[in-house]
Amino acid sequence: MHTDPDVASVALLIGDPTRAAMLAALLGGQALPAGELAACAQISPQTASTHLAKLVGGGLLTMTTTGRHRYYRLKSPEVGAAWEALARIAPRARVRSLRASEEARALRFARTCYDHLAGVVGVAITQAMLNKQLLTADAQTYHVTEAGTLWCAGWGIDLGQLRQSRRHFATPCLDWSERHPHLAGALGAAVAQKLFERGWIVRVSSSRAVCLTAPGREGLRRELNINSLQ
Amino acid sequence: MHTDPDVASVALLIGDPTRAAMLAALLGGQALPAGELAACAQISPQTASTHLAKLVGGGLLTMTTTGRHRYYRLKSPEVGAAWEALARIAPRARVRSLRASEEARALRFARTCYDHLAGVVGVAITQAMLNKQLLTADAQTYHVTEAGTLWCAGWGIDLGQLRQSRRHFATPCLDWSERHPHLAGALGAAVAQKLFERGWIVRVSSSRAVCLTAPGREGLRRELNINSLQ
DNA sequence: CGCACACTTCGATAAGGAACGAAGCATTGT
DNA sequence: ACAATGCTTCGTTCCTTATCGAAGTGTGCG
Repeated sequence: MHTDPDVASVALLIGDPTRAAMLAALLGGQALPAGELAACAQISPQTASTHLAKLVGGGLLTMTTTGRHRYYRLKSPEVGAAWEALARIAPRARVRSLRASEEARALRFARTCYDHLAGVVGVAITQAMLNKQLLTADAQTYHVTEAGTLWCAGWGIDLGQLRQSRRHFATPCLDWSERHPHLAGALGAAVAQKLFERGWIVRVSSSRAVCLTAPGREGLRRELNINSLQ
Repeated sequence: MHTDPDVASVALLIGDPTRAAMLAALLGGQALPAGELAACAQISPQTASTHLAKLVGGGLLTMTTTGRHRYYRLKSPEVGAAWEALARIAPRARVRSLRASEEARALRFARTCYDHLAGVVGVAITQAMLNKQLLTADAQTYHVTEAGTLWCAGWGIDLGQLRQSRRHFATPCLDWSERHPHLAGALGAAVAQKLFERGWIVRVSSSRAVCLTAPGREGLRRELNINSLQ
């Protein structure tokens, strides 16, 4: 009936916390598979599927099929601009209890995003790897340098195997809390896994938050010159 | 103690057609009373009241009380910017049938907005009155010049009476379809009424659309130098 | 004072949609 | 061929919320 732009319908699409979280994860412009988006938003694959269908139907996302994976990405930069315009007038989420506040702080500091690392720590590690020229970045992906290949070998990360996997190899994922990209994709997952194996980070029960241990803090300082973590 | 911006909550606020319509009516930055906003959105005063309370609570609008009227306006220009960012990615009207398409075109061309005139014709008349220096505009309101006072007298519009009414006298109302302001408030209503009385425009049954008659087209050309209407 | 008006609050109703379990489809790997 | 994986569709449950009638608060006017 209305000939005017149907602002309400788009806003309604973004107005669900789950869908807003998915869009936030895609803000960097990369493509992410449905499963990864489901994990980011902390919901079941079925629910994620219906949300993603709505976002595609509403013209906010596009989907490309690759094998049995379906990759979603923002349809246009304008979608990201709209999200950010909303963020500018959005209230900062209110903190109810001291307990919730502590949990929010922990989550902001270090958490898993699917199977890689996000939060202050995730961003710091990514930035350090760029500073040390282990990685170089372009808009869509990270590239591993010669130095980076050596570094990965030293950590027991088999880049050849990672490249063979169906997943994207090393994509940036824009961090909610930090507004900076962090390392995602197969390489991001492998790095996180090694950090767990070495005991530098440990999972916190019933939460996506992870805890940076004392050896971890020391190790990151020594190996990646990261001094800024608390 | 800030956490992530709660984008979903704002988007949810804008994501109701009624509230989106209210925001659209306020895009120009002027203040409008609750009743006028209810009429714009075509809902009852009770419903409007609950919606306005939510918009104020969500930080999108501010309210000032004047006598028994309550005037609402956008809390900040950023709110308008967010609305427009959404409009940029919003679908234009999905046109199902030829009939619906014709109706949409008619609505875009000329329609009532509350009791004044919107659409291409509404914007053209407002622009013509500015061109002929019958009106001058500032950000919040229109002012009637000496020439404008004479012109109104010639049309049988009693400005003194209009100014006495509790309504805003002459406010700009941003047009959804044209993205230009048109004349609203008591004067806008009076002008529309006179156009109806002269038979220059006639109502189309069961629609907000109005039809510009042949005498109307000729009259607007003669009296206001409007030549651009079809 | 009494009445009209502008707006809000309360209560009940009805519609919409978000969530997940179960099952289905397609692709990949053995 | 069979199983595992990634994702979607279907059906059900449950909660949220938009809406309006009725009643209440406060203002202005004669």
